[in-house]
Amino acid sequence: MSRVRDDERDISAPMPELPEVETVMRGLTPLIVGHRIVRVERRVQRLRTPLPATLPARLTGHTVTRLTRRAKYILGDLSSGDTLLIHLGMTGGFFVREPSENLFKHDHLVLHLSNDTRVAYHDPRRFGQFEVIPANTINTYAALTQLGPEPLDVAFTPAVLRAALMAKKTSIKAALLDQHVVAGLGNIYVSEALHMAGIHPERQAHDITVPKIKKLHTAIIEVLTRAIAAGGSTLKDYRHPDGELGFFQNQFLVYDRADQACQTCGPKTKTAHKIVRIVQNGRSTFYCPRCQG
DNA sequence: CTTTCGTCCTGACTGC
DNA sequence: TGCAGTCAGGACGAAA
Repeated sequence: MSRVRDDERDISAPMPELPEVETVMRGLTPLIVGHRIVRVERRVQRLRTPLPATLPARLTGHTVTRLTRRAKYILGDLSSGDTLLIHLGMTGGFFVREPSENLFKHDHLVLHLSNDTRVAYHDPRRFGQFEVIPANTINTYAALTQLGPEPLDVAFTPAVLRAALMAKKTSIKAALLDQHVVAGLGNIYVSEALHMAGIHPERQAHDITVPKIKKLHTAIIEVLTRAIAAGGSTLKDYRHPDGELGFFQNQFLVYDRADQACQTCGPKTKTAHKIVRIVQNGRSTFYCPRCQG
């Protein structure tokens, strides 16, 4: 009896943010770097953006020589000089498909490599993106040039963060989701960082005091660093590129914990405050009214 | 110019 | 039990 191939469950909302993208990039590296691409299967017309018709031709016969990450983008240096740009959207991931097994329903792009392996890009919600950026033009690619600083780069300082926040006329939540302010944060880690810094998500970005900005700067770096160390925080069965199941239950302090007791102030007090969920700009925000009053 | 909103997509969940 | 409706969210183009 053949296994069911097209009903992978619980790939809901893994929402790869910077740490998850970093983890996918690291896991993908040994799978594809140095192995010539001998064939490319383009199985759908488009993801969030059209899957370039030229993609197979631009990849076939070439080799990814290095993978790096910028914000939530994975960048692959190709032996042709071009750059492969990948965004995982909300549910994108890579999986090795054994020669004997059938592809999955949402395996939208399959790379056949010179070592006789095949790596599939799997993305149920099709919010991902693939582009091939011509040689020597990567530095002018708009989606990359407009990004704010990498939060784990030394260039990301409290002063840089403050300057960006002072110019914003939005809530601090919305400001941190803006990739121009700082690159790589998404809905989960914004809530987490604001909690760690003790900042109410509805406070105006330009009203945050310098001490709080310093705490926020530290919190952003800390939460991302921890998540990368943990292999990318995971929701449900978010998977690594080699197909291994994600290994941690979510260990977030506030995200998706509405009505649950706050882990931060709860142990310190007798009356446990509950995490609150609000909607800002159409996106969920979670916070503790006491810690982030 | 800046900010907000609608859109893309599928599967899990809710309620009748 | 079935099924229609709702929700989730990154990035971007359109609208405000």
